[in-house]
Amino acid sequence: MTRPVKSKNKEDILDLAIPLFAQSGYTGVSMRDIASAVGIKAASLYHHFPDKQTLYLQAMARAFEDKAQGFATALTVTGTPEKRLAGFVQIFTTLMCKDPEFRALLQRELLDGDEVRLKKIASEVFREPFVAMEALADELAPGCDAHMVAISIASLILYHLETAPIRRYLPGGKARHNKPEVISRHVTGLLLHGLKGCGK
Amino acid sequence: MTRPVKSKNKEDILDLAIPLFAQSGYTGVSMRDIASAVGIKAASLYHHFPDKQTLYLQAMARAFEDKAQGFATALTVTGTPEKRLAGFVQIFTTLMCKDPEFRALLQRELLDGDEVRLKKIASEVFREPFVAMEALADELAPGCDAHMVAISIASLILYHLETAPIRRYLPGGKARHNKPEVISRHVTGLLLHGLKGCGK
DNA sequence: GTCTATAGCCGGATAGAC
DNA sequence: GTCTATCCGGCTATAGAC
Repeated sequence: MTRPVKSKNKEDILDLAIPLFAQSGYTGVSMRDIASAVGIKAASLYHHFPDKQTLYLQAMARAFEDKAQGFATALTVTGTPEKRLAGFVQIFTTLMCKDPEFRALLQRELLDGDEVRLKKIASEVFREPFVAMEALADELAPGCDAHMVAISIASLILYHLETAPIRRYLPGGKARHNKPEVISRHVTGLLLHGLKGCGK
Repeated sequence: MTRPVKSKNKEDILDLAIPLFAQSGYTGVSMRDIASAVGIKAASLYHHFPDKQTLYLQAMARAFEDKAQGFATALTVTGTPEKRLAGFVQIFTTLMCKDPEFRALLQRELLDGDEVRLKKIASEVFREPFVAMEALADELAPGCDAHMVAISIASLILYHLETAPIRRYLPGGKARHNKPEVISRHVTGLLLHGLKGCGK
């Protein structure tokens, strides 16, 4: 006797849609694609979501939820400001290395996201850890523009990962340049001591 | 007597297609959209290009050509390694600020570009200036990983611009953070002296 | 070189049976 | 909650007139 296949709930559908949107973007994914990944027909999706927009927005909400908490964890390191920076960079880099889907969705939102969506991501995902980063920046470099410093720290980590597909073809590109230990070590040295410190 | 509207050549079409692809990506732009921007019917595009793929690839080739030369110019500054770095950062930042289309296309290629396209962009657009950057990196920070240093420099500049849409909604974000002078000053200080130097 | 017309497919979305 | 069937519009691409 065959057991009936368990019905899918909204969360299951969103979890299957997220990697598709990360891979191909909103316009690159059809309702049929999502249905096919879930193992149902496209029409059945409309029992769970009124339209594609809504499905997408809920998938984004789910993909970004709990990220704020992960980032907050990266800022719980204690000790001197230097130690806390090193700890944050290491944990944040490892987190981002493990989550290429999150990175792709963020990149796509930066390109295509409307005001409402970006505002929501800013306040619900990044605001809290960003404020903590600014506070740390102010300790490490008093008088500097804390906003720019916080962005610079994120830049160094995220752009190394974002450029991975093309760095393969640029001189000196090695596989180890994508490892979180290598990136976080480089970034920490650079932040603390400038170019002179990046071999530390 | 009305003068006949001048027929469009391939280059005119590509120049009109480039901003569309930058704005909405490959799947987000239809042949009708392009035709409409050009002022002709979609069918007429097929007189110039065999298919959409080819049109897109030629538009990319055109959007990226001559960029290598612009980057090379940024590296012609003479003087101490520090002066040359400062000069490069300033010129490169100004160039990138003025060309949001190029930045968007690059971001989209990093997300969606296949191996062949990325390899081509790497060798034809970035290779030469990248090598020069690595040489400069080696002077400024001998013994460091020049590849990582070159990427870090680009990161700092490009990510400040890439994140502009969301930085508006993050604490401390000001309009001046998008100005090339402000960015290049911050980046140069950070590179030369670490966080302590970014207020220089 | 551009047009009209159209083929043929794929997209989002709905109706109604089970 | 999922299905089949279907609508309709948009998509790429082609044929052939001008």
